[in-house]
Amino acid sequence: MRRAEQLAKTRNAILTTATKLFLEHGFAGTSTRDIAKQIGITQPALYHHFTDKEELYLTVLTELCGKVRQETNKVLRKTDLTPEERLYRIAKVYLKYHPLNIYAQYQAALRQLTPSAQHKLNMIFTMDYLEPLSEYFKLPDVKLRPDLMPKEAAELLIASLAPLFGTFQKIGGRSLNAEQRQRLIIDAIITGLTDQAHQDDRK
Amino acid sequence: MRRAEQLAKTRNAILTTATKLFLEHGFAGTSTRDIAKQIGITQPALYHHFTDKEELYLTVLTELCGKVRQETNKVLRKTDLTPEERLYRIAKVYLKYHPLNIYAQYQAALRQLTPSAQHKLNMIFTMDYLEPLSEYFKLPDVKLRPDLMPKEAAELLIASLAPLFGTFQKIGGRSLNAEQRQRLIIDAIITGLTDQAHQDDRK
DNA sequence: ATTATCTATAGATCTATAGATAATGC
DNA sequence: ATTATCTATAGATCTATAGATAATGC
Repeated sequence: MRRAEQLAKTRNAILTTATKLFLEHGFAGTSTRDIAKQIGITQPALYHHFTDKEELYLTVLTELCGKVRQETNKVLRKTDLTPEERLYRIAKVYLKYHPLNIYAQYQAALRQLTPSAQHKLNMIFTMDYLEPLSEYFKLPDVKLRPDLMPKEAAELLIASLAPLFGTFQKIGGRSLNAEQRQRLIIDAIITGLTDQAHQDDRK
Repeated sequence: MRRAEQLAKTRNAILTTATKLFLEHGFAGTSTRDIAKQIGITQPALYHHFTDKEELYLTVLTELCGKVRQETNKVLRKTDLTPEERLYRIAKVYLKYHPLNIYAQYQAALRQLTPSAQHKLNMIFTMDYLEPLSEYFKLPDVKLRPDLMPKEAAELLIASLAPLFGTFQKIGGRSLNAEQRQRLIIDAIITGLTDQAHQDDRK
């Protein structure tokens, strides 16, 4: 095999495996040994491709979240879809790339990184998640409640998506398939947990 | 000092410090050394009081979450308050005991514990958080949307409370004090992110 | 000659145990 | 005699570096 080829191949293998492991077990929960072992190289060989564990982590997240942002933006541009439908599709993008709660992962990682890496992670989170979702809430046919800013609504939305990834309470568990479950959760986030019809009765 | 006295005093010191550190840095992020150091005993001395790190962690959470449950239940029993007001008070209880996102902490810890401890942690979370909040959604004057079960709504609510603990987007940052911020977040969760008045216009 | 990967290992951790010690308490 | 705590340390980690080795590539 040619050298450039070999280099690229190993680097890709590292990124693929690291992505899987970091998403599953977080930054601290994944060791450089674990990653190396799974792809059949020695642990120090990693350091030929990345200067340290943090750089590897940030590279993984940059690539992954970049893809998420692109797909999210693609959905946002589909003006033929209703706003609700667009949100469902965005949630689907998240589910496709994250095995578990993005927001929790982000918060946990923050506390395990050096300040410089924290700052980069914050940038990634803002650019790839908060920004696109803010755009959603700025759409003319999405009527955001007037006491929330788009970015604030975006953060609330991302936090609330947690049960999508979890397995604890299978929301709507009885008879819903994944698609219906997803729609139910999103609807509960955007229109609320309470029953509007009855709430109106009370007034 | 008497022996029983000494024992209790040290044990309490361990629990107090462990509570603080575990809540701040999580299970894996807190070492038995850190705990011992802060209270001025040696690390092995901890093992005189607790059989292992997991037992200490579960003891800490059992005590803490028990208090949370009691205070939550006390709020639920205040039938003179409106449902909304009761939720605000419950959120306040959570804020009083947790420096950061309960739900994220719970999810992170789950992946770092042995199966037996995972099971106990699940019990604690169910009993002290999901159960009381489910009771809330069963109250006659809380009109839960009919497609959600009370326990499901409880999990969604807890997940959505994340921005209460975070500092990322200071929700309503411009001019709100902590109390108003809290009310805004809860209102957004129970009545939704969208502006109901305008939504109705569209129909 | 360059470089992708290896072996070996330094230097920090961390949890948990063994056995000593010094005080309390019968 | 009992026990709360100590010192010492075993045995597992983990990240990262130094230097060797065996291929590719000029």
